Amino acid sequence: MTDYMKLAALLFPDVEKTPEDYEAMYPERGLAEGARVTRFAPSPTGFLHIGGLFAAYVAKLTANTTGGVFFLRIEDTDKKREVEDGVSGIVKGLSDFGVTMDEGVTGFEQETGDYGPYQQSKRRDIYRCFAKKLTEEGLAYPCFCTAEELDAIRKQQEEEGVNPGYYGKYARDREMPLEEVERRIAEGQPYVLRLKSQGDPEKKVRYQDIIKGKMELPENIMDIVLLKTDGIPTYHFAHCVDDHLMRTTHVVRGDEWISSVPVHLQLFQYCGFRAPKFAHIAPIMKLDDGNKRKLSKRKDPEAAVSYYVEEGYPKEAVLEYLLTLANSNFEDWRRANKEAPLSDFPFNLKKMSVSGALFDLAKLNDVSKNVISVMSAETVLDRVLTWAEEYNKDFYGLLTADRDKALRILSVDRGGKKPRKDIAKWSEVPDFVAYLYDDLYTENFDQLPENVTPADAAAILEAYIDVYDENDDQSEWFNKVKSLCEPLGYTPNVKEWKQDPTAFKGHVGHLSTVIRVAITSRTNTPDLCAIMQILGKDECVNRLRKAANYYKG
RNA sequence: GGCCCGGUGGUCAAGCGGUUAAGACACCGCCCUUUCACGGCGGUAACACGGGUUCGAUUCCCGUCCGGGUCACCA
Repeated sequence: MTDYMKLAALLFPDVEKTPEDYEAMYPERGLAEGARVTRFAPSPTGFLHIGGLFAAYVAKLTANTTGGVFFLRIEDTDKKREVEDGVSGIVKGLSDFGVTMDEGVTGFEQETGDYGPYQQSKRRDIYRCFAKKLTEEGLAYPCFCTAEELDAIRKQQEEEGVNPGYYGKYARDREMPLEEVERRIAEGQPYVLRLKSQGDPEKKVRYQDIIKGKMELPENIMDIVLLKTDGIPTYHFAHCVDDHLMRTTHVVRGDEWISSVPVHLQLFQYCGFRAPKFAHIAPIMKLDDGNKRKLSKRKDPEAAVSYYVEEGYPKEAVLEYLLTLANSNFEDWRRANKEAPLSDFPFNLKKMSVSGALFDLAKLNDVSKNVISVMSAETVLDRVLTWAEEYNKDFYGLLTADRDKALRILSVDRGGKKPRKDIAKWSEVPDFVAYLYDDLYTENFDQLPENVTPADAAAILEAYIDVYDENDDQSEWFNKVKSLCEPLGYTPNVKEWKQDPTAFKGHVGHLSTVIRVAITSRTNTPDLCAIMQILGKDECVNRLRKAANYYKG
């Protein structure tokens, strides 16, 4: 029995299974040629980040468009940073946007699929089994260095001007005699398990990144930690074991991992696993003081996916926006396929941008307006209601008190070939419909067109009250407004006014604006005739009179 | 600082040695129009800089500058 075998037996007396056992438990997934297995593997350390949603969506798309599998794995190996409800938050954050998984964690203490457990804290035995194997092969060893000793090493390295880290001659415990290991363990000294890297500092590793292309990085020479003092694996080791056993074919993750690829490749090799393909996606950035930086969980409210839920952006809008960032040909596709479901889009991982995009809220708003503009009034109402029930209870009460009225309001200028595009998110709706609800309405008559004096306005309104008939349809309504023009010194013909603005007080548009302001206190509303019908005769006359009196002083 | 990656209009971006350097958002103007909006048309605005290579560089190479990432018993 070699020392390595003895060392492994000493370190892992609890390990019962062999690597072969696990290989048999988690066999290759017999998927069709070209099917990709991807995953989203967040750690439950806080709310779901928009960048996380982006990465998850890209991974899901990659799997879905190839007939593969997308799963969710929770990387909870750092109990210090873990946050309560972290898992539920991630699952909810994803499902709020329809990014559902084929297998993996589905909720608190819940999961589905044959390749679990999908929570790393429950895979301790598996990691230890492979750690034991590496130890037996002389590729891993225990390190008893304390934090202080490690600090001292780093300090020394700084003074010597060499790269910091536990490697080469600085790897103090690399060749510790078995007897000493036995002694220290008998004394109960804590230790970590380190990789015994065989890397050559002069050599480079190459790999083909699906997004970034050909990559060349220095070989790993660090004796990185595999198992922490508490026996729990580090990200690197867990990633290697899990993605192999879960048969991940494509690792889609943030590009902050690129510099660790040499470590990972080495790990896959030492473990005897075939390495998956990597696709490193650029982070979503934000412009801050003229500099690009990653969206920050702490500083930027829009970093959390819950922000979009609270603001009331439809999930489709957020997804579509994310897709415009992921594949720039998406917008062309959308124009050519207006009605098609998002899942029909031929997503292509290779078309992902290499560098980080600035998050553009204005663009999101535009995308969202388009998405909402083609929804039916019923759908809009349902969505608004769902949003309001959670985030604006008063408004919810108003809407549900007279559902029919709400539907009529939301139907104005909706449907047809050229729907109005004025709503970007549900939280804007209360303001858009404020003039139709006493509880929300605030009068503001001081918005007359420049060329209309208060006296003119009063005259217009009084003349209008005389001809107003609540039964008029749209064209009749408009004809009446026109009929008022000439007696009051306005022209019904806009072109005429433009040719010679001095010949008239104004044109029919000015008249309608005066009426609009009197009725809604807005210069910008959907079809006024429809609005007046909803308000009803009494209320309209009432408002017209009130405004007229206001202008008269 | 070492090592990686990147730099096309304000933003997202096509482009792969020869183009009038697409398109989208935003902005501006015009048209349509009762207002707003929608729609249509048009406009302002870009290849970071310096060297090569080449008949010719936004495209290839080198350097500079700038930006981003990473160097933990965090992921």
